[in-house]
Amino acid sequence: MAKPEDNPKAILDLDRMVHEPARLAILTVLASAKEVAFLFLQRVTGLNKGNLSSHAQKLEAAGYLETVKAFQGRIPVTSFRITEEGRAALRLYHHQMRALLPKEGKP
Amino acid sequence: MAKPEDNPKAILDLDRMVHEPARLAILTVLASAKEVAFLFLQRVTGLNKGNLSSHAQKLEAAGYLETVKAFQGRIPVTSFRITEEGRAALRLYHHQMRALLPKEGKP
DNA sequence: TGAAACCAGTTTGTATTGCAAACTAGTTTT
DNA sequence: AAAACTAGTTTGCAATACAAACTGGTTTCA
Repeated sequence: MAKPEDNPKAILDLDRMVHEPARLAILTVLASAKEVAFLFLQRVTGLNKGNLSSHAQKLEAAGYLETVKAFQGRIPVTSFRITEEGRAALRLYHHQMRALLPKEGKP
Repeated sequence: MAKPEDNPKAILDLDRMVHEPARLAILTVLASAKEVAFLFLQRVTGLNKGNLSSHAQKLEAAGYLETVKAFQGRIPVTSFRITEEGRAALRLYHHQMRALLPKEGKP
């Protein structure tokens, strides 16, 4: 059976855009909802605004999410949606990572 | 049942010393053997010497591996072993990461 | 025998990050 | 109309990660 140590090079192929913990947290949340507001995302991830803002911008530049700017009454609200590309990247990441973990219950 | 998106903050608790792909590759290989030579490690991970050297030094500083310097005939050979601390950190990482992945075969 | 090529690994310089503090722009409160 | 608050962005700095250049020694071969 294939063990992770059989092909450690695969580890280096992980998509760093997804692998970075802050962004993985963001994508994980986005994957579970249609659209997520900035402040909600901030609260559930525990990121501060600056980091959330800049990581979101990187994910957007990578095409993994899109930003929706709107107003609720007169106050501005920014929300995010994961794109199909982002969802695919996250799925691929999950696959790769799963392949890399040893089977449950190994010594 | 607990889904990863229930607690995205946990993602930020991943041990970055282990999480970084080059180091994860190194630890993964070390975990499967008693002692591993520098050049062998370089070949199986695909890292260049510089990066392998510096990542190994970081892992050593973190207490996750130890370096063994020896001679084979008259040429110097550097080898590494994972420490118990390193093994524990890797196991913890596996646990955390597994908890974070969605169940296999989800839409 | 001595210059050239090679081996094993380290150090160095640079470019990219990730992070938090400071800032912007506007709104509500008092 | 000042003060305080809201929502988010930008900036500056510190910590990476990476590859190229280097070190110290060994073997080859002319």
